[in-house]
Amino acid sequence: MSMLTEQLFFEALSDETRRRLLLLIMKQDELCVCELFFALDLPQPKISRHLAVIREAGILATRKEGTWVYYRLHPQLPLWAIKILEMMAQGIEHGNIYHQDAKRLGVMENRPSKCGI
Amino acid sequence: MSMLTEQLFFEALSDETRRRLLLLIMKQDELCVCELFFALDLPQPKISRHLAVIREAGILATRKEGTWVYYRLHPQLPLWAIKILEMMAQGIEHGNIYHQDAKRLGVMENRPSKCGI
DNA sequence: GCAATATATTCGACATATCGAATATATTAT
DNA sequence: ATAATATATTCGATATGTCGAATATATTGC
Repeated sequence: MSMLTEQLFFEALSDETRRRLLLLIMKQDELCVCELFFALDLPQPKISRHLAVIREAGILATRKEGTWVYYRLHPQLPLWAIKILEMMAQGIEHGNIYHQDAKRLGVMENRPSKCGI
Repeated sequence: MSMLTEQLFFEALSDETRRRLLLLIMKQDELCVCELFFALDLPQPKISRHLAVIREAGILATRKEGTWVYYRLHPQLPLWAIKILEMMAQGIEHGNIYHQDAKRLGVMENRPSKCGI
């Protein structure tokens, strides 16, 4: 269910939307679906489907809190996988798209993570 | 033609045959097509097609010597890409398939790289 | 119970990827 | 020129991936 295989790992990284999700989650440690689809400015079902791919690859773990589902890097991610994600972030983050995602997230109002529960 | 884009880079890594090719080439610095399809024990056209994908992504460069075409890592590969390939090799190389590839290459006779030209 | 919100899933259409088989090209040697 | 070898490409079949649209599920508050 959550064991990381090399094939699913690299397949997960082969899609730009999924890389955008991963980068944003890595920057913020933890984000919920509504923050992610707001930041990426894409339909919620699309985001949910892509998150499922990354989660089923064993890269992301989830935490449920009420109706919200928070996504973060899987705590048992092997070191080589973490390093690859870090290098990906480093090689990628100068792209406009990724900056815009972070920017949109920055101006989002009513973020659940920001309101104490 | 050979400028590396993030999308093509990660697409190239999303296929197991291409990862096998990359790993073997990285280990040996430089290999020609006949060594590669012998080592992977796969049809030559399949290997040529996959090599073309990796080459067109900007990850591999070629050197032609007579009828042989030698593939190696592209000399201008950015650092983040090199690091990712190294981490991939580290995380992956314990798999059986990759060992068998190296083993088959080890027992190959009449390797062009081994005979002085 | 009902309405509202957050997330996930299904479906069918369409695009893209991969494959084996056959063929083309290019180089070398005779 | 012909044959032999190394590599690349084309073709059609099949599989896989992605998408928008609609719908389902699950939780919370009233």
